[in-house]
Amino acid sequence: MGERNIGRHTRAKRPPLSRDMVVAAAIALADEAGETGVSMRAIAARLGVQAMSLYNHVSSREDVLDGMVDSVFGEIDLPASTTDWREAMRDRAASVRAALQRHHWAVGLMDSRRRPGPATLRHHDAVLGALRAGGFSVAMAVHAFTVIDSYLYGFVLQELSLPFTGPVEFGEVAEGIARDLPADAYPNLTEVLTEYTRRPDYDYASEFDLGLSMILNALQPDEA
Amino acid sequence: MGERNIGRHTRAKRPPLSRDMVVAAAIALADEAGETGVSMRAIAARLGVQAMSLYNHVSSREDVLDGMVDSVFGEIDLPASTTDWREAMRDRAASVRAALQRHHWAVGLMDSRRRPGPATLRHHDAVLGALRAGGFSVAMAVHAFTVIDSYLYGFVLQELSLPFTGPVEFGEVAEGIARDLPADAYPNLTEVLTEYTRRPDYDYASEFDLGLSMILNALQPDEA
DNA sequence: ACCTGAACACCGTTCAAGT
DNA sequence: ACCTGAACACCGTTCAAGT
Repeated sequence: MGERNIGRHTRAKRPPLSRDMVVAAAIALADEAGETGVSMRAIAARLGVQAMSLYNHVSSREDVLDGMVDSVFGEIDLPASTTDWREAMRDRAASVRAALQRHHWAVGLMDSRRRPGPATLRHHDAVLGALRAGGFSVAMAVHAFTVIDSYLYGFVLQELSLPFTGPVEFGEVAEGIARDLPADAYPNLTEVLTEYTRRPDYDYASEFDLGLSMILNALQPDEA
Repeated sequence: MGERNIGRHTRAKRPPLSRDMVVAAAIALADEAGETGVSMRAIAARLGVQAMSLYNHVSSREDVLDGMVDSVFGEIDLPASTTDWREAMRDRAASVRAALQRHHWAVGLMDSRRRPGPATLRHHDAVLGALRAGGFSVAMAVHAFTVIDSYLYGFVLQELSLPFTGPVEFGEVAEGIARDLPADAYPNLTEVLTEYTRRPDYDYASEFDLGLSMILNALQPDEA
């Protein structure tokens, strides 16, 4: 019982694993099954190998997560220092949001890694560079970076955790929640839900841009 | 081998479990050991019971997490509708930040629950109520709520994930990172790190207030 | 009504052994 | 140099059985 795999070792001779291959398999797995789906055993299975083999290329599951996050940072377009800083920040924010939409599991992980990889460092350096080029002092650039990223990650965190994706779904979900709610206990919540059930035009993209513009307009480079 | 526990059943007769007791034990565990420490088996052990007993009071581990999050929302002071809306929002934000500082594990969970509990609903209702009382239309109140919470949760997410708590530690950590960094590869990052190593006065609390004030000043109730 | 023992299908990680 | 089998100490959850 159980076939012996003859071919694999004689003919194909699978190329040796590498850290990058492990990380890539982990990302594919996470995109399909979420962060919880990323087990050492599942990564190994996807690579046609036993779980223990992975430890020749990564030091632990945490190490895999570090690699995954750095890989997502690598997908984000770096802001240019040559253009208007507000435009550069807007483009970068859109690129981060798009990357996190492709990799939902990453939102809560991006800022939590204690060992930033090269793509992460390059990203942070480029953001600071764009702000410095726009006339910000070091302290003000850090301040602006913090405010923008707080808004950016906080918004996407909320956006991705809600159980709908478009305006139409939003209306349906709102209607469902409103029905279940004891109406007089939460009058303001009920008011919002009925309003958006009637007129389901809530759009995440424009809501995001609105808040971001508000923040970018409130920020100003130091005067010389 | 192994002592039989005679006393427990004859003398003490432990009061029956309840959902609240399970959730409280889970929170205590999470405060000590992080979210990963919250296993059904560990919760049960803390309550002097077998893991399977918990399923008489909660339906799953997810259900426990729902309860934990609602309990944290219960610790947050509700904003008053009587005072100035900006002050109410400032106080509420401080209360959220304080609660999340007591329960680090909660940051990534607060917005991710699909089944909000009563304390969560009460909280959201009160925030909307304070904004409505301040003159915001329904749509503008939702907008303001989104912007404020994005910044709030995003800031705390970054704050709690960084490996230091005060200005002094910040200086030390910055120095350590700066030493390891290939200096010419990340000039802007290096610049920031050396600046803050020399003058380690970075203070999270005032940085938080600065960004929040910026946002609150940019927000305005609809004119009549 | 509540609690448990045994079981199932999983985890991450170590270590000595194979090639 | 790289991969593996066996083992250790864990997971969440189901189910039939106990009181």
